[in-house]
Amino acid sequence: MPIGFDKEDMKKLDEVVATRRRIKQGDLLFGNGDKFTSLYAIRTGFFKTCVSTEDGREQVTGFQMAGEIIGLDGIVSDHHSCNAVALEDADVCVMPFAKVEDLSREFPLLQRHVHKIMSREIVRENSVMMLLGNMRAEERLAAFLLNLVQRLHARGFSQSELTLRMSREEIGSYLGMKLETVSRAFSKFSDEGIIEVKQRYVHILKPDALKKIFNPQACI
Amino acid sequence: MPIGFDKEDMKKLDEVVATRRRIKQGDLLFGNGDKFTSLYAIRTGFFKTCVSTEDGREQVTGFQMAGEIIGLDGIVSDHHSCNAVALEDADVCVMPFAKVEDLSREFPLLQRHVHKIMSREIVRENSVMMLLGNMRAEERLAAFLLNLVQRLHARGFSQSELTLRMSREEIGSYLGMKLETVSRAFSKFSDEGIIEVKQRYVHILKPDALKKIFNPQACI
DNA sequence: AAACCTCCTTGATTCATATCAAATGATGAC
DNA sequence: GTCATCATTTGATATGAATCAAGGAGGTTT
Repeated sequence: MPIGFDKEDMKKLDEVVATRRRIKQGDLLFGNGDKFTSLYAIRTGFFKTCVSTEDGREQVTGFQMAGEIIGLDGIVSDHHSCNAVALEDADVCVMPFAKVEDLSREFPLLQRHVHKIMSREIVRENSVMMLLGNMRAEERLAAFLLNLVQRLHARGFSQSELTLRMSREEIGSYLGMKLETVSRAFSKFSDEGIIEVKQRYVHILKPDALKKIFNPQACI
Repeated sequence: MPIGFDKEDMKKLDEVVATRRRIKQGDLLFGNGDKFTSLYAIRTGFFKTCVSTEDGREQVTGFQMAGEIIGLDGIVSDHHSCNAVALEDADVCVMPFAKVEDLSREFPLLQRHVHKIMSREIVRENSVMMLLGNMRAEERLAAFLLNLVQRLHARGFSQSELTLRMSREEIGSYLGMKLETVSRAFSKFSDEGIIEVKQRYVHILKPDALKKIFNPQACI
């Protein structure tokens, strides 16, 4: 939540995040077609969101961690158009969207905050489109790892070590490649001494090398 | 603009769309790095938005036509993160975002409208991610043509004929494929009698065949 | 009309990734 | 502890799209 509110304001704002919900690993927070009522702020845990075609193909559209908001897809049609699945036991704040809108009208700072969250998601998706449309397998994985570790670091975790919460297949689905290709790219980075991998544990030994793979030009 | 306002309201709302701007074909409405001040409602004309990497790769992130809103990418950081290029002479309403926010607080219907526009963009990008991550060249082109003609039809144009405003290269950039592949897919559809193509003129002869290519399951 | 340019089409070849297949490693149930 | 299951790695091969290359269509300039 944004800063710049007095005590009285905070009381009102707290109301919107009053309800909690626990989601077990593997369970849905919401699913495609569900009625949209609320946005969810992740307190703890890790989610993936994904869309699927009628013939069963699945596309992971994002991975979300503590502090991030999910559910924005539901606003436009009053129904969710993707699934949000907990990749580990999670705890979310349920924020009824009607309340969010009411308070947004009262508090310009909150209004601005909500707009920024939606715009951030649009910009993120733009860069995923760049990944999927223009980059090769290793570039995608490098970008993915750098993004993950940067977000974790912003939350007080290490900037070089991480434990993946998702499978190779889920990474592949997000990055538009098959799980075998993901695995091979991990192995290649490992062989080159850029990272150390042991199943879902990843240690980034040479962040600059990863950055160079992701964006050769910016690192001359 | 949404319905449900009286005359007095409309006067205020008109204010926000008072300023017009003309953009010549090939010119930028806004560019990456530009200060964000306004959203733009397209009155006439056709735009592409695209992001680019430092090494010069470009990804078209969308094509926008009359009635659609561009500029949402700028909200999060106060600066635009993509280029908006007019693909034909265009005419837009400049809507200063500060005004949009002010009026949104006053008019819940407008507020809801703005939220829906942003959510719609998020959902659209989700389905582009599905296209890029999971579909093959011909499926992508079929989906693209169906989407374009559907949007044009909603604006009173034919549901079977259209004139493309963008080059094969731009289509390819949007769909994550090379211009030659786009051209071959057009030729294949043409050979199969599904469409008639002559340069940028496209006539959809068998919309159902296109739908079947895009989504085989839904058409059994 | 000729020359030029951009965009598009088509063919031949190459390459990155998908697919198929098998083995290995981790995890949980009994 | 053993078995069963699932995730991951690795190798061999197939394939869709990229790349390289040449030619053609349409529009514009001279």
